Amino acid sequence: MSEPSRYNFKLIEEKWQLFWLKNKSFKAEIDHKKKKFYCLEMFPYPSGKIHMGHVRNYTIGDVLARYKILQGFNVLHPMGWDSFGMPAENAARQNNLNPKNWTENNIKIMKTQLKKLGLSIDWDREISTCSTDYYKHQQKIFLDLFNKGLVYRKESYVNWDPVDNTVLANEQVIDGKGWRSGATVERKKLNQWFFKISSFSEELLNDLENLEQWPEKVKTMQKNWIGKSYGCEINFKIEGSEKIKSIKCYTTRPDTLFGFSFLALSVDHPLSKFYENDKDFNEFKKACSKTGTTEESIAQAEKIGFKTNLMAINPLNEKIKVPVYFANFVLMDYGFGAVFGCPAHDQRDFDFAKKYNLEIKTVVKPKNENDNYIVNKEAYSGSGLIINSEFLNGLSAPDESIAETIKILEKKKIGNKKINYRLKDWGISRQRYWGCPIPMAYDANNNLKQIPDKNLPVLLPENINIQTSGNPLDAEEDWKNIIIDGKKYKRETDTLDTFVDSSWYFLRFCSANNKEKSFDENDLDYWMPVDQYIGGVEHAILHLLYSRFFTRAIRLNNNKIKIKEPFKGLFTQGMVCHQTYKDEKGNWLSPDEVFSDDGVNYHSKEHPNNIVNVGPSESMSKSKKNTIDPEKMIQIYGADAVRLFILSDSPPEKDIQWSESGMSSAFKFIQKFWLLNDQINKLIKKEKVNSKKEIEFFTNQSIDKINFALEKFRYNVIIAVFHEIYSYLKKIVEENKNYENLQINFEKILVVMLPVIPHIASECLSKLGLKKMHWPQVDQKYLKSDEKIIVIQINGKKRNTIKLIDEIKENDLLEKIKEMKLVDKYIDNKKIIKTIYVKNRLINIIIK
RNA sequence: GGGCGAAUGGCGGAACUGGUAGACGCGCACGACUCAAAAUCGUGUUUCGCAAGAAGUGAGAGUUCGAUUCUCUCUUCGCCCA
Repeated sequence: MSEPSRYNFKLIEEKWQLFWLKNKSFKAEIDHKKKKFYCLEMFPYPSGKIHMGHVRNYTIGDVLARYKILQGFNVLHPMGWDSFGMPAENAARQNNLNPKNWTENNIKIMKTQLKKLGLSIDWDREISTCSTDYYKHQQKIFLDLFNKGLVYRKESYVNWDPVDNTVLANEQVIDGKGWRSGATVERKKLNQWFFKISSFSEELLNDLENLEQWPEKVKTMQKNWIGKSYGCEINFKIEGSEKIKSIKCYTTRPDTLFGFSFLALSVDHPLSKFYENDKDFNEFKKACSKTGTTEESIAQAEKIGFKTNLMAINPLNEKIKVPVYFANFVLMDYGFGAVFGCPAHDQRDFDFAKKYNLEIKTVVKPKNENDNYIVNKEAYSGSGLIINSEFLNGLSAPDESIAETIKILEKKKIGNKKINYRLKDWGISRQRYWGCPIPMAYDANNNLKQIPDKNLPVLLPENINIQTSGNPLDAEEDWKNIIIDGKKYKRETDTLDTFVDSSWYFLRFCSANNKEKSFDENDLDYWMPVDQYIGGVEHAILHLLYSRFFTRAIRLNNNKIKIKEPFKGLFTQGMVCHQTYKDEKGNWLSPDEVFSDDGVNYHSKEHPNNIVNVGPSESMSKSKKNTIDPEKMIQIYGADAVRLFILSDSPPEKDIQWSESGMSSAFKFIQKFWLLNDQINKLIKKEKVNSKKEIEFFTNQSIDKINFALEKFRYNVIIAVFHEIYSYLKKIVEENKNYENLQINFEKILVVMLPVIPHIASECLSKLGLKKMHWPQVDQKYLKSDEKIIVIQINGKKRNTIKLIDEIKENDLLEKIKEMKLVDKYIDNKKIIKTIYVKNRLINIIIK
């Protein structure tokens, strides 16, 4: 007898990848006779190499796509590249390269790597957002939205690096300093482009309810982000100036109006113009500009104010007059850029009042305190009862008191109920080179001009000087200065935020090869919405909200587009983690640089006598050097083993710990399974013997478990079932009999294994001569075995079990138990009060 | 500070609508093969106990014949927002 060949994953994985490529096995085409399934994973940024996060994301998606294919769905499973963005520009600057070449080269590498994973991708629909083929359509969409009134320009603050002369993204500002120059970042006002996402606030909020296949967590996050609040606008009368008679404020807590002790304005409030010539005010304004632009940095910064000579009058009691300040914690974007300060019940107001010695008047007390309750150490923002507030006293705060106060204010014509949203318009201007050019221009008088259709697309200039300070496009005079219809214009040099690129790519995939149109409505009608979208939870807010906005914006005035929500189902997967290592000096070490003999103490390979400190397991990142290279793993263990492992150890929505032992165990499983397949192949060539019913039970129950796990994304349970399958089949092989039903059941098993480990499963199936595959039906009659094991509980505790073949009535069962003396010692001398019988499953005997 | 979620052996994790807690994997122990080791295979592995048995799903209560699952309080951790 010849030795069974060791499984050569390199040969076989390559063979099947080539087979799928040649046969265009995953090409998606509209077929109205078939039900469609659109499976999409968040497309990657081409940073250079794929990482384990990608492997996990795309494996999860691939299992689903292949499962749906086998179920007979017409599956669209595309892939593309989110290829505009800063890393390319930074890399180009550092190494004096061309961002385009850098990006395209990375795409080439990563595509090869992804293909080695054996994904069921329709590569004919590959898109790349930095290619003209993609962004030319985006420019048209931009103009379409512009003409629908959803795009506008306004002055807005940016993080400005005064040394590099450039705008910084929030994440490039570290401790208030520019990440590269180290210069203190300033707030600078620039004219910028915005999408009017706020006009969809209500719709984006309400429609969350219909997203039944989205995680609640993500819906809550979006809900909080949109931040709908019921509040009140109040007009405060002002004394102390000829020109200023009143100031309008927005508040969510009008019920605390009796605790009002100052009124605060944003430095950008229109009234600031009256202080333009005030030296102290300008100095104050400068100090404010040192605070960052994020809500968080404003919250954490020291509260400072500039006192005006104005006094604001409390509308509920005109005898009370309080000072008006400009303050750094008031944002012009929120409400009207003016708030009334109630220090006792708002921490920011409290800090401010402490600093400027303003009155802190308690007007809400917790329910269990008496009326003498006084706020002193920190603001109290909880619920309770209104006190010290004349006619509002005794109202329960916040719900009743707010509603009642608004009624009173409306009656007195002082204020109005108003709904406010936290969601602000989406600033899409980036002062960057490597992005989609905005198809706009300005004439000599700075009037806006749309680039006409015939002059589209606006191409990014290719050979530019990337080493300039600021936006390289500003320096490209040849590109910037244009003539349209004989008239001179200057191009807009801002490019679009890369979130714009990813806000409609799922539409483009439906018509990826349409040269004329961004997308064809008929294609959308068939493929959209995305049935299952899979990606990291870090995109739970912005990317998903922007995509939801875009879908609505595009369908506005276009009744051919029927879908409103782009993603019917959403799944957010957890991160891939690994232990971290540091040497004695505190430098990070990669897993390759350390070794351990006992699994507890680690040493550096370079200096074996040095102890390595093992840190907690954290998500893989280059900066902590705790990454594992997927390509290397595929090379050592093969794609099937890597896929198997990345799914096996944790449920997909949770973080997974990378472990070398887990990885090698997955590899061993593939090897063992290959030998088993060999043995079964030999077995089924032997003379047949009668079918074994137990095999039917086992197969159907296993497939049922896998079906359940697939539907619920419990992919780790699928792998557990694979191991059970292995152990069972191993026993069958040992029996050494070719049961008549062995082959057919083995085929079914191979088919359900195929989505996870497609290469080896395809190979095994082809050895059995199976070409057409479909997902096996579960036969219900094999789900429950003939033999029933009934649990006997005494007072709710399991004490024994009893095997039965036929169904039995409760009384007969009880008699039988007594006869068999299964639980004699428990029942002995005691009275049976009652019994609970769950048919065919369990009997609970209550004794006393 | 607010919102959401989680907590099960040495570790990762199973347990469908309340009904046999610990599937499956890792690790560990013992055994087989071997001159030996690795690899492989087999057996065992919640805790206490020689055993019979008892306890047991972060802590405490409640509902129930019966709770990992439902309700309340608390502790710890994670994520998001601030």
